[in-house]
Amino acid sequence: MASKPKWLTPAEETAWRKYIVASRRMLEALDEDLATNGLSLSDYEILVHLSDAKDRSMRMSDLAEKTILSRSRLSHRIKYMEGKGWVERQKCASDKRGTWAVMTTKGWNTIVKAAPDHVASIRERFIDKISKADQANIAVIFEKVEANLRKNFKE
Amino acid sequence: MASKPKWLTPAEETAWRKYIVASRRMLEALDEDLATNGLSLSDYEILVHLSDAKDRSMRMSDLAEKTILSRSRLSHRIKYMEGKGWVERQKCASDKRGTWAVMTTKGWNTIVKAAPDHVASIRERFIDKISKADQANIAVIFEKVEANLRKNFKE
DNA sequence: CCTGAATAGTTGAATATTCAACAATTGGCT
DNA sequence: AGCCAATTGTTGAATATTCAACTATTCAGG
Repeated sequence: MASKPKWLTPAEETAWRKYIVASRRMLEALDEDLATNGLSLSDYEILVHLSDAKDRSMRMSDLAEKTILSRSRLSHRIKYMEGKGWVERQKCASDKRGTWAVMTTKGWNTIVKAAPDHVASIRERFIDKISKADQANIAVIFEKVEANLRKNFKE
Repeated sequence: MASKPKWLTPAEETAWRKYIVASRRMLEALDEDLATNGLSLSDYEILVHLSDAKDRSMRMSDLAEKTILSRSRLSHRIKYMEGKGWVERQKCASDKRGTWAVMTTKGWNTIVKAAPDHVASIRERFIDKISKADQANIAVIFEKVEANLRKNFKE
């Protein structure tokens, strides 16, 4: 991948490390906050995407895509969440290979209860701590980063 | 934590999601890149911190602190890395509770070999994709975020 | 209509990580 | 000195995640 190592300059190094370290710590904090509502970050994400979807249902693979979870991981996770009564699986009529993940009322209640705290937590740990301009910058920067990842993926 | 939910505005939501999604995908990509050298991201971090340290040795708890790993996780990880021959454990003379993690020559060779690729990978996925100004912004923003986390932790 | 390649999803075993309990100090205080 | 709280690090069991294999189905091409 590299022929001659082109090390990071001090400025680059700083940007990189501050970003990585703060991100790790923040995610950790968010996860802890969420845990008081009995949810993990990925369970929360799954529920959010389901609640936004038509009929609060999604095909497993679409859900995996949106939540950035591997199919296997999602499958295991959904099994757990079925146990909790938050979702159900339904066979897909049009594609017999497929499965719908369907959010139950109990799942809906769970997310409705957890969401305000979680949003407050995001504000407290991140959004409210940076300026509007910073927010705009973040959006632009990470859009670039992701676009680049998508491009590399295609190659 | 929240009395009245104060939802994110569309702009805030965008910033937040772009950041989260791009970060997840990027970390994933870096981890894959690193895997070609037989290392995980956390193993890499452990080795980097050891190689920067005096005598390429660190007390377990300091190392855990620097790498943002729990003590337990570090302990398990070091056991694995001992098996690989990358590090050794030594009893600490001055504090008999303590343990030194000491990087071996083999560990040193491993990191020296992996580092150029990993740095190239960081450039390709992140640093080289954003402007100098962006980098400076990132550093400032995440410094704020981390400072805030530290403050909350103290309370 | 058949065949083989691709897609959807699940499964169980292998790994990795967290969690709670523990032993062995150390340090402060009286 | 003697005692109790805090610190250091490890351990094994419980959970979570990855990995590779697998079934069932769909789809494209002949």
